[in-house]
Amino acid sequence: MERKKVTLTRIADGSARKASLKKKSCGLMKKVYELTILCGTSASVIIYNPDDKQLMTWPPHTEALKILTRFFSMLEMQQKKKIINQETYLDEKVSKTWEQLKK
Amino acid sequence: MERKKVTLTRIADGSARKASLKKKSCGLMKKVYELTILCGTSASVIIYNPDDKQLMTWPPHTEALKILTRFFSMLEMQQKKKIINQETYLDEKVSKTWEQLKK
DNA sequence: CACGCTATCTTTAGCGT
DNA sequence: GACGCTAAAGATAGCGT
Repeated sequence: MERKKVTLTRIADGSARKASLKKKSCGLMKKVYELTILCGTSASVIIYNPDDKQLMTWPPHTEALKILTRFFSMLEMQQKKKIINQETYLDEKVSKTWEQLKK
Repeated sequence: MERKKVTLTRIADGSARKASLKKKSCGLMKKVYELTILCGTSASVIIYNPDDKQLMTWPPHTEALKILTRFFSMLEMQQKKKIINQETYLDEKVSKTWEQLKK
């Protein structure tokens, strides 16, 4: 038998979970990198694994810090200016996805 | 004709680029969400599109801020303690991917 | 436990509406 | 331009080594 159909629940077996994380992380980083090039955006991902207290970032640490610092203040500003409700189209799209996924 | 084979260069046409970003963003967010559940990790993505000054986050704004705040201080601490060179396995993997991709 | 392979599942480019 | 469809391209679970 090859592959199950994806059951969206935490993988029970510890090492299987870690193996999956490794593969998926790389895939994710690659995807983000490609998005950056193809669509001319600036992007960053952060993944924290509580199992072994491991922190992974894209781009690698130093770069990520620079990008995140900028984004962080932008996010905070948006928060402070209370213009969050004025979310624009794309972001709404994402929120919708989020709502759907919660179900 | 259906699909080209992916040329890793910025999509020239503006609206095609935006359309691509929209689709890919949603896919990315979904993937991150699934990683979160399947591997029991905490994760966040941020994408900034200079074209229309749009900032997208996963999870949506407020949640992302919380996660980022935590991650941010962790990253800073790592930086200050200068233990960055002691990157652990998974992170090295990511760095390797980064190096490969730069080529 | 890490790595490579590949059948299978998932994402998405290109179109039509 | 947003949306839905569908087949090609891409990611990856399960195994073997």
